[in-house]
Amino acid sequence: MTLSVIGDRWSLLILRDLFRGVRRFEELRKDLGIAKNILSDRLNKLHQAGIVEQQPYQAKPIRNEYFLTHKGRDLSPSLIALMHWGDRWYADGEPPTILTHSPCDTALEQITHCPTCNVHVNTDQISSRPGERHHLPKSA
Amino acid sequence: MTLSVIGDRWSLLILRDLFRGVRRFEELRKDLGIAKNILSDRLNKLHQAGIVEQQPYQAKPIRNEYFLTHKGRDLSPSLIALMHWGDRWYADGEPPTILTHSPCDTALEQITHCPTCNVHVNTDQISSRPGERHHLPKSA
DNA sequence: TATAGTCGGTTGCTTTTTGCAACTCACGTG
DNA sequence: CACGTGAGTTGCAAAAAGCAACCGACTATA
Repeated sequence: MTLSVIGDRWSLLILRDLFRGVRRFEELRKDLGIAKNILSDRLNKLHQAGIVEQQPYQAKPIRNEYFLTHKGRDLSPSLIALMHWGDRWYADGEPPTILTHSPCDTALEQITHCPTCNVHVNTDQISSRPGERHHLPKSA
Repeated sequence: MTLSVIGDRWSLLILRDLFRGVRRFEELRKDLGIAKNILSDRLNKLHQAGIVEQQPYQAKPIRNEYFLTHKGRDLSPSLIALMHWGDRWYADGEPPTILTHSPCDTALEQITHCPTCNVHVNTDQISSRPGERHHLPKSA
């Protein structure tokens, strides 16, 4: 389910750029090196999925700027986590910390939190509970 | 960079299953509905990338179980965040909370945290700082 | 002891998805 | 008017994914 929307080579990259504030078609294309038809297609699909929004900044030849919707911005924790992972394991070239808390300008971190114990949980303490899944025929 | 490893239709799904404790080839195949050759290929690639590890559980015809390495487990915050996003926006069928804190069995949440202010940050307060990027010719 | 069935693949072929180049349309610039 | 640019669309070639068949080494069944 989730991955049918963002599970391809480009969607997450596009979202990351939108998240950073890249707004226009040509900017996205240059930054990512993506083919125009694919970019066009992905933006439309993300729009249909309610993740990005288009706002025309000129009529006549209609030209849009692309923004994340609430649903799209809600992906940011995932994006942040993913970027941090990339920074940790592929730290070469590209500056590591990209996202900051605007009031204080500090780099953000992603933590996994247990609302009951109120603690920061490390990955070894996580267990999965596929319990009530019946069979889950396909995808996700 | 990151997405050249996990940016395809299947890798994240495979990782999610490994994270849940699915271990064997055929289990993965049935659960995901992925073609065998693709699964084989993805597991090898993830292995080469140092994200999964193979441990033979029988010799003769060598048969492996697949586990996440440290690097692989380190992806869990991203996976958790992604799954939660899916649960929030596509909550139908499939039980929502999947990952729990083993000591207390509570569903975990992912939060974005500012180490300076020591607060939970919501997405509106995040800004990106693509500052020292030079041009970033391709991918990421 | 045949006989069928499972698990973990590999090989070949078809279909789908990408990538690339060329073209369009409506401006804006000199 | 010719030229360049942003945002696409169209058509064709290349790459990736899906599907079916096959294989080798067990294991369970009759």
